[in-house]
Amino acid sequence: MGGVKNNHENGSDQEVNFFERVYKVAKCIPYGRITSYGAIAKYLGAAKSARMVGWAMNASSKEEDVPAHRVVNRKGLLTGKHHFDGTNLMQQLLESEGIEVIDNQIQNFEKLFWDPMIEL
DNA sequence: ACTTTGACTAAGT
DNA sequence: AACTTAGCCAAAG
Repeated sequence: MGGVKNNHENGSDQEVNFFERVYKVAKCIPYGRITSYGAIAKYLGAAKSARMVGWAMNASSKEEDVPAHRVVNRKGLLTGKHHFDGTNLMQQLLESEGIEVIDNQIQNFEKLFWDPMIEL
């Protein structure tokens, strides 16, 4: 029985997939903090699937509690800002949380970095 | 069912 | 130091 079903896309069931896990971790990101795709992927046991995390973020557009703006690449660069409604919406949100962003680059990235493997 | 892509990352040139 | 290639894996076309 198992809640896990590997049937061909059920579609009807809730999003019990990679995505939901990513959302869950992303929601755990504290205010004024940020993390990287690889860190989340690694926490999920799929360190090599960092891209999937980003892909999941793309789907998170329909999710309201997923602060995708707090997720950046390992360099602290706002690579996904183009996926937001506004051109610099992502940066605006981060600055709104007290994060300093210059030229799409988060300042004190290491200092503000939030590692789910350590924090969780 | 196959091909292409993509909000990554690490390694190579 | 900057650009290119390669590895990765799941979803969309």
